[in-house]
Amino acid sequence: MAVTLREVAEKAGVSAMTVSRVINGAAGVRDDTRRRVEEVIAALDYVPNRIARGLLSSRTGILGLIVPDVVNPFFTLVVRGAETVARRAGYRVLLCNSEADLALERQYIDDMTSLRIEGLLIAPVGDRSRASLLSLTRRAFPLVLIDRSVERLDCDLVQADSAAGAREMTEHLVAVGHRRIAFIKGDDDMSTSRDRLLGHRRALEAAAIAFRPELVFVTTVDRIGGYRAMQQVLRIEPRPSAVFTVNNMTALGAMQALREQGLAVPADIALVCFDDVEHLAVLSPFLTVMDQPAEPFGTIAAQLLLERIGGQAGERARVVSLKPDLVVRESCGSRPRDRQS
Amino acid sequence: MAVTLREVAEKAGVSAMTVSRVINGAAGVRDDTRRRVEEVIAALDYVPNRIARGLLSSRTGILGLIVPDVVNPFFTLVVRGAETVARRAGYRVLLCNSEADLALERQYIDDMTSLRIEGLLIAPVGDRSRASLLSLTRRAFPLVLIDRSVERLDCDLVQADSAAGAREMTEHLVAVGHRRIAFIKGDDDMSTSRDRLLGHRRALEAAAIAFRPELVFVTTVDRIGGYRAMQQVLRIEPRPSAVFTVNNMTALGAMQALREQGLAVPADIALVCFDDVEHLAVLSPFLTVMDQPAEPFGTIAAQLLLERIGGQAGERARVVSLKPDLVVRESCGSRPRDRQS
DNA sequence: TTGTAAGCGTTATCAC
DNA sequence: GTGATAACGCTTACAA
Repeated sequence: MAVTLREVAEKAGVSAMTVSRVINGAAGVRDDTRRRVEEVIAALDYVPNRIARGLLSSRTGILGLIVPDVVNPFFTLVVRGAETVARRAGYRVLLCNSEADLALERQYIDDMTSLRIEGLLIAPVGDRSRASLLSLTRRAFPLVLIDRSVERLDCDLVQADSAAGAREMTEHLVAVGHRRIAFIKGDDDMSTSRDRLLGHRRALEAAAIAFRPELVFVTTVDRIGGYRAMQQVLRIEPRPSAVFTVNNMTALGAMQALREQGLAVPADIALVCFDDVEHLAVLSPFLTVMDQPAEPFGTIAAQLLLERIGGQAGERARVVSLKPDLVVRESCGSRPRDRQS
Repeated sequence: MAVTLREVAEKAGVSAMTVSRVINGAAGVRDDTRRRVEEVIAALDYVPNRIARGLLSSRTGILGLIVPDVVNPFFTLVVRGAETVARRAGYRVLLCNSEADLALERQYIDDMTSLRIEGLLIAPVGDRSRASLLSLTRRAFPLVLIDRSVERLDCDLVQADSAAGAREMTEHLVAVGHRRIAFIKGDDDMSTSRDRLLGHRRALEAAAIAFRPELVFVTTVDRIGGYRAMQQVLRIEPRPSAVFTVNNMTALGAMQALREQGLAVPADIALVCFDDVEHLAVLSPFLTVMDQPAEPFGTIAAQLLLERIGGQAGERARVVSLKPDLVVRESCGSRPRDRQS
């Protein structure tokens, strides 16, 4: 098997402790002893066993990160942000994909706990993730929620101001002339879906437009969900002039449905969403979006987590609310030449 | 701290071994004893410590996965594929982002070894990754290369047939009338860059078009690299009628440069690349690409790795070559109405 | 400056 | 069926 500390010690003619001191850079080793040990380490290609170390110190140097969908560019950027900060602090990231599945998420949380990760970053499936997370918060396990809050779970959280963002988006749609707006969202179990609908309603209210429940479509917040919801939208009469989807993946699915029906955006119907679609904006700056600063979600969350692990955080839960940015492009139909067609 | 097996044992009035048997579903425990232990486990919210288990059995249940860039949709899909297969087999995936940095990659490999992962999936930075990987292959550590081979490193590999794919793409460009084609690629240290240039050259040769070294541009295979390389392309006279980039990210950067110069694709210049850009195809089916089956890269690699871990693999290295698919859309200028403008 | 002893949480082995 | 003991590779506390 792999070389152990004790083998190094033997070969160098010292005790295990001395080798341990050398690899940890501890003081109290004579220079020539240290040098000799280092030579043996190099010669044997010795790598200390973190597992063993973690058993003793429960410092494994691993953080957990659970997201519902790595392929969603929003979460991909979150991952990159978190990983960068973690690495700088000497931590590695164990990434898992819950696939928006509660049971899977729970299993991952258990797995990670059993691997003795030092802290967990998670974009939870929804409010029902509470049960799994409660077992962590109860024993003050370092935990930071990303993107979505969990009802009655008091812990650190990095999110966007969804209500304000959605309100601004709807205000924009209204400003460019839309009055009949469909809203495609996820289950109410998800804070983002709740909050964004709320913002949407507030904007309608402020514009004295009656809120119509039949224009709200609940689906899974992925591409297939957006696709199906859009098919439903197209079945109602009269057809809405605009559709607002709760995230980027739903918008892509919606777009696909529209394309299949031969409908043009925004000529036939306008389409806007929360989240930008990384890479898409470069090739085809077309979709009007409420852009969330995805990478900062990851970096800030990781920072909060590291502070908590380091005991510099205090007992109170900290909530960071990031402001999303309205990016007006073409799909909302705000450009007169598109709207008049 | 966390609840231990021994605490469960005490509370249940049995020995540690009995608890161990229960959590491992081993035979030889009376039903009522088992039930009693299970109750205590549930009551105390006990989660076994995999770290401790791993110390003994060196079975940590973790696979490592190192990619140069999680944000690249190709690798994101690889990640999802690998993770899915790993999970089904009861493994978790430790994901790291080497950022195409050799030193970082080496550090991650060391870290992972020291965490006693059971196997490693890696899309290596390049041939120079050999030194780090050799220390693994020497001790027959389960290892599968993804996407890129490493010179003189004999181990399992899942890759695309880059040469054939590039050749087909260039043949297509030639077929639709291009004769002056720029090629944007990464360093020769990367097998994909080497192989794709090779295929490109073969196609030119077959078409009796002279290969011009001054039309080959070497850069980093990311967006900024593509952006810079395209700026160089635009400086040469006469301007190539088509540009072939070695991957999706470079194509996006190239596109950005073209946009800034006010050049239209394909009217002013054609642009094609290796790899599709997930999500982009839905919203804007525009880029003509040599699509690689990204998710299968991950699933197949994970399967190979699991076989190796399970000792079902034999000594010989296995090489899986996946066939890429030409997807003709608009950017190659193959549609007459675009070419004649 | 260096070494000894004990133990982290689990499991393999062998008794009972 | 169940339990005692030792061991995995390392570090903490203390002794030399």
